[in-house]
Amino acid sequence: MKNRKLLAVTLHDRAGDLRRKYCSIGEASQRSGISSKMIRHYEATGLLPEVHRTAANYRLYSDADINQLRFIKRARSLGFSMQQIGRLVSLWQSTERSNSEVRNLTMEHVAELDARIREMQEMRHSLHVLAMRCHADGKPECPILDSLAIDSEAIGT
Amino acid sequence: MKNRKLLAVTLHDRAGDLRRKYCSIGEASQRSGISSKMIRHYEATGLLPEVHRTAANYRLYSDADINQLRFIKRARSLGFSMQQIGRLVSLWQSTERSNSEVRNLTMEHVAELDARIREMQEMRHSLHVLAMRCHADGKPECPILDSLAIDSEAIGT
DNA sequence: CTCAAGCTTCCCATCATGGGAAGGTCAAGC
DNA sequence: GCTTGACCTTCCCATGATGGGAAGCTTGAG
Repeated sequence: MKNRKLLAVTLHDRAGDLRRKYCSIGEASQRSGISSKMIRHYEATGLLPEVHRTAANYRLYSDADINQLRFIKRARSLGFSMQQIGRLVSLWQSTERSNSEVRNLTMEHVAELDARIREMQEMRHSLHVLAMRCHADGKPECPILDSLAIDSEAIGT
Repeated sequence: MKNRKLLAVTLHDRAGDLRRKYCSIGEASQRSGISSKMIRHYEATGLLPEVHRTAANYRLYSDADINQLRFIKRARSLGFSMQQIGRLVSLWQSTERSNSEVRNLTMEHVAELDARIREMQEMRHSLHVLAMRCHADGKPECPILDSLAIDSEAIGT
């Protein structure tokens, strides 16, 4: 077994009734792709429920907990903020949820992305134009710096 | 005069030799578009030199200082990091600078922007596809949540 | 002289993430 | 049975750019 040294395996070996039901934070981290640090952090901020603990105060994660971590991981990789993910999780776990609400949340996020993308594209464009004007011949003359400095004196008085 | 209450004007009235030469941080903020908070912060982090002070320890900004603030402001609005702006400022103030260096710095920033834009566009695309699959009819069935939750059980064992 | 506006420094918060310390727990190997 | 080292616990601090706010001093106008 490759994972011999993982606490989770240890737990399995020791407590029969926990076997295949709970795992340590280390294994939860491996299975979800979220660092132990962040798993604890999510719990502290209420994004995850307080999970079970061993007698020695070690956290224990069920498969359902792992699923929730994976859910969070995927939402995160789509760029949702933790605040939005909190809303997504509670919609996910609600039986009387409305898909419209989820879609609104999603479109809100899409709009934020659009705004940021546009802003960055504008920056990119301006920078590219400036860079193309630069001879890059090692001399001090520099249209990029000139552009950052222009108006300084003109407007400055 | 509209700016009557600005400390700078006061300074002008009081000390003839400072007239039209130095202004307060409040006026520097107005003239540069950077908040007083951030001006102090830039000084603390070494991006700005330590400016002159009045006998009462108030900061005094020369036109050259204002120009530097405006330079920073423009670089910031092009998305350069403060660290990059530090490099830009010192290139700007160096007489034996090389425009190649400035261009490399710029292209480095463009590459960062490109990477982030691409990442966000991918997110945007995935989200849009998901949202388009959603009926948004107020029912609980939700392809968006399903997508965030899929594999959870499949991969999970 | 008083009052409000403006200045000073210092501390704290954001957001998501992680580093690291100090100390407890566990199972494996001797 | 004891040591060892991996793993866990909590707590504090850092990032980067920005801002909020407190406590206290300075300034000039009324």
